[in-house]
Amino acid sequence: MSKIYITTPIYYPNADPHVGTAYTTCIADFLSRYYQQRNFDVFFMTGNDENSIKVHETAQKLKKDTQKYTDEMADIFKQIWQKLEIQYTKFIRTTDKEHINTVEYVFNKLYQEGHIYKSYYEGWYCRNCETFWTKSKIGDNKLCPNIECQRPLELIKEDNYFLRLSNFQEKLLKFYEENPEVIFPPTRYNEVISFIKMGLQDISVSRKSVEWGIKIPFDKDYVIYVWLDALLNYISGIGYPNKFMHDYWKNVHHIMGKDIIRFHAIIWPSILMALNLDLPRKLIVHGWLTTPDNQKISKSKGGDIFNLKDFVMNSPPHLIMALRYYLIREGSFGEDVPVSLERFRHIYTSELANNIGNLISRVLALVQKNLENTVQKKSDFKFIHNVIDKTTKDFDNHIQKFELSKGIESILELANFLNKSIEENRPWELAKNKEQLNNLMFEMVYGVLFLAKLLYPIIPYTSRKIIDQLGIESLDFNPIDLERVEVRYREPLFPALGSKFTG
RNA sequence: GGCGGUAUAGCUCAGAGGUCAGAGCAGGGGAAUCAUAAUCCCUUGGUCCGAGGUUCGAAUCCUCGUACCGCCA
Repeated sequence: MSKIYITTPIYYPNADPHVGTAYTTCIADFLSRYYQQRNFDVFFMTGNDENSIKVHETAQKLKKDTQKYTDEMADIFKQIWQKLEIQYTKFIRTTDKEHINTVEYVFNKLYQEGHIYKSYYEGWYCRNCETFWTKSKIGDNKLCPNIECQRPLELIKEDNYFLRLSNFQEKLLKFYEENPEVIFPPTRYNEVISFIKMGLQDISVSRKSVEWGIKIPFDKDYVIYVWLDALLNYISGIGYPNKFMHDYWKNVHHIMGKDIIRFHAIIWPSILMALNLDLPRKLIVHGWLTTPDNQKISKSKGGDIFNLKDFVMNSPPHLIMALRYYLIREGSFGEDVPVSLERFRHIYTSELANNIGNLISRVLALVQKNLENTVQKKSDFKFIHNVIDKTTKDFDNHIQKFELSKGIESILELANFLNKSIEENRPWELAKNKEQLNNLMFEMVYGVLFLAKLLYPIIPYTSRKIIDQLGIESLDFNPIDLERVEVRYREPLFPALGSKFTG
């Protein structure tokens, strides 16, 4: 069986996850379920990046023990992911013993093999962003260039450990030029290439006198730079070095937002080369969720559905599925995605309630009322096969190219087709011709079941709800084998929103 | 400032030399009553950013300009 390894970045638990975090994670879960459905053996990992000063400082502000605080936050993240039906194989935490062992092992190895060296360093550092900034970025006021931060920078003067990135410049360039498909979308690929061509400088991979994080095993005055630590989760999580699951690693798909592409496309592959490991198969880079006036979304902007924790903890499953659907469906994947309550309402009403939900409702009602709840497979089985075949191909083609929105549109076309077929065949006039009605409705039910299959990676709860109404136990069913389907009950999948979410 | 990208209907976008420029949504008109008043059919909208050029022929190729966007540890 083909294997695939799908990762999200690991998140700083210094605040509750917000909708941007959910976006990345829902995309990853979508791909994970999509590949599972196509018989891949999927390892899907997400988790938390706990060895950050920010996390430590947040814990101190709350007068909590840091480890205990990260435990609590991990629980909150897991609860929220559970509500969103994020079905990870493993939830990694960088305070896990196995992860720490891997980080120490790697640091030792890279040092011993000369990829890491100690040297004097002087530069401007933002404690909040845990980022070193170059002079070219910093104005006279010495504030953090990150627009969301703008805190005063510190001038750091100390001996530090450095990773010899400069060594990997040529190999990295060669790798990307030979494998341009590794980075999606292509605009990000171009940026990475031009960045490498400008020349890579060695980077600091340690911090002195920090009280939280993984210490350098042979020099306990230093803590390993949180980004190096964090990136290593991708291999520590699948057993590196002692129980390393190579088969997954060979087909790793890293999913991330555009703000952290450099870590994943430059630093991370360099480390992997230093460790003689395969380079990532795919770096899938998405844009940001933005407000309609193009601001990056945050907790204070966007309104109630974008207040992730409140929304997810207080909403019924169909609304949580609607959020998944909306995030995966909206915009052009890879670009920034403008989101708003108004658009959410619109998508919910026209696509989920009126198109898909109502279609299923009318199909089931016709079977309930005119065929005593049951449709039988008959010999003449005509129009639905071609359509389903085409829909599946279109969907696959789009998803392979990460055209998620177009993929969903091809599912909507199937629903449109079924709606149209009902109008054209007027089953309500066939009540007396049971056989003809049965044949028509069997094909309709067949189409509905296919919709459930196609929708599964996007809105799994809804898919289960559809097949449950039709008395089918598992989404693994093979539609070809169906001889008889019985409608057990009928319930709206996406009831009208009424006055909810009017912003 | 350097490199790259984008500009097409009210909105989001497709079209990458060749029949009158397309889709979805929004807008307008109609039909139907199985359904969550959901659905289905028909339909109004374009100096294809501007100016030059190449060509029998340009939204599409070239040059210049303008406006936005991305990247530059």
